[in-house]
Amino acid sequence: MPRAGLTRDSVVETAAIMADEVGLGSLTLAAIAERLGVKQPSLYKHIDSLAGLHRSVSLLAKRELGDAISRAAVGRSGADAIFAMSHAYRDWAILHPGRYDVTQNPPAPGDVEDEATMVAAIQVITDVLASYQLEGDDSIDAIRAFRSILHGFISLETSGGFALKVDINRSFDRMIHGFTVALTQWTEPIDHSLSSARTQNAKTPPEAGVISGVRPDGFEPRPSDP
Amino acid sequence: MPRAGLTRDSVVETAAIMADEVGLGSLTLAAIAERLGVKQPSLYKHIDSLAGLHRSVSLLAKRELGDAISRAAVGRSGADAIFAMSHAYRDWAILHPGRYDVTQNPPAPGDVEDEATMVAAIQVITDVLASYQLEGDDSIDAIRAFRSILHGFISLETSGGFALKVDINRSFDRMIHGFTVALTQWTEPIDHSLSSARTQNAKTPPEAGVISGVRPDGFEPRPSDP
DNA sequence: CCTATTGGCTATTGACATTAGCCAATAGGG
DNA sequence: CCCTATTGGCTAATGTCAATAGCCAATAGG
Repeated sequence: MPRAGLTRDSVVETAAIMADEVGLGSLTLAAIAERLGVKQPSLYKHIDSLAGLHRSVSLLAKRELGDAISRAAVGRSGADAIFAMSHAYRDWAILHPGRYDVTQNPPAPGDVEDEATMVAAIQVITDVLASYQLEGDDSIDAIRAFRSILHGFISLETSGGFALKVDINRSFDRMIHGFTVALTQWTEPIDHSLSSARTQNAKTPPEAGVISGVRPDGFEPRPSDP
Repeated sequence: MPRAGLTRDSVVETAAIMADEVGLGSLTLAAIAERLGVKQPSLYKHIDSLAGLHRSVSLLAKRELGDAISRAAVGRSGADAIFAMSHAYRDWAILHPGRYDVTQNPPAPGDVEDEATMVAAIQVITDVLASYQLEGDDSIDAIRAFRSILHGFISLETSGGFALKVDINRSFDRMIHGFTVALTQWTEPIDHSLSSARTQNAKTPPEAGVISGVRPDGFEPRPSDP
C-alpha cells in the first residue's frame, strides 16, 4: 500500500475547496477521504475530529478574507477605502461561499488563535473607518453597522435571497454609498421616540467601566463558566 | 398504550420551541419525540421527513416574523415606521433565535406556499419604504439594503459576533438611523470610480426586460432545470 | 356492538463520526 | 546498506441518527 502523502494542511485545504462546493455543514469525512483517495478513518491521522476540522477551515477562511480586504484597503482612505474593501469582501465571499459562511463563527471562549485571527480581520475595518474621526462608542457603532451591512448583503445574496432580476452589483454599490452618506452624519443625535422605548433587550444599562477604545469586537474577556 | 394525541401542528410547534433552545440544525427527531413522550418513529405518523419538518418550522417562523413586523408598522410611516418595524424585527429574532435562522431560507423552486409567505413578509418592508417615493430599481435597491442591514445585525448579534461590552441597542439604533439618513439621499448619483470597475460578478449586463416594479424579491420565475 | 382507520410500538437498515488495533511504508542512525 | 522506531494507511466495531416495515391496540363512526 503506497502512502497517499496527506498532511494536516492538505486535508484542511481539500475540505475548504469542497466546502465551497457543497457547504461545510453537509461535507462528510467520507467525501473528503474519497477525494483524497483514502479511507475515511485515515483522516484521523491528520485531524482530531470533525469539529476540529471545521475550526481549521474557519481559521483558514478568516485569514484569507482578512488578507483580501487588507490588500484592497492599502493606500486608500475614506469612501475610496470603503468601496475598495467592500468589493474585495464581496468578491471573495462569492468566490468562496462555503468558507465565507464560517468566517462569522465567533471564536470559542479561550481560543486565542481564533480570537487573534478575528481581531486582525476586524482591525482592517477599524482602520478603514478611522478617517471618519469617530470617537469611542460612535466608532464601535459604525464598525458594527458596517459589518452588519456587508454580512447581511452577502449572506442574503449567496443564499439566493435576492431573486429578482435586478442588478445585484448596483444594489450593493447603492448600499455602500448609502453607508458612506450615513457616516458623514453619524454623530448627529437620533431624534426618535422609539429609539429608546424598547420592549425587550433593555438589559444593557449604562455601566461604569464601559470600554470606549476602538478594540474590535470579539475580544472581550468572557466570564468563564464556573 | 394510551395515545399521546399528537398532531402535525403540535409536532411543528414543539420543534420550533426546541429550535429556539438548541438551534434547528442540531435538533434531532429523538429529542423531539422524547419531549413529546413518544418514540422516535412515531413522529413519522405526523411528518414526512426531517426536511419536511424543517420546512414547516421555517414557514411558521416566516409567518410569525411577518406578522410581528406588520403589526409594528401599522399606523406609522416614514422613519417612524422604519424604527418600529426594525425593533419588532429584532425583538422577535432575539426571542426566537432558532426560528429566526430559518426565516431566511429561500423557498425551494416551485414551493408556492413558501414563496407566498415570503412575499407577504417582504411586502411589509416594501410598504414601509413606500413613503420615500423611490421608483423602480431604486426601490428594489433600498429594500435589499434594508433587509441586509437588519439580517446582518441580527445574525451577528445572535451568533455572538458583537463581543465588546458596548451597548448593542444603541448600535442598532444608530445603524437604523443611518439608514434613514441614507434614504433621504438614495437617488443621488454614486460618484466613485470603483463602483463600476469590478473584477468579478460583472455578469449582469443591463438587459432588455428588466423588471422595474416593486414586486418583492423571491418570486422571479426561475428557469426550470431542463 | 362491530369494523375500518389510525397512532402508537419494536425491529431493521444504512449513513455517519469515532475508536481500537494491525501492519507496511518510511526515515534516520548505526 | 541495514535495522528499528515511528507513522500513515487499513479493516473492524460501536453508537447515534433518519428512515422504513410491519404489528397491534385505541379510537371513531355506523
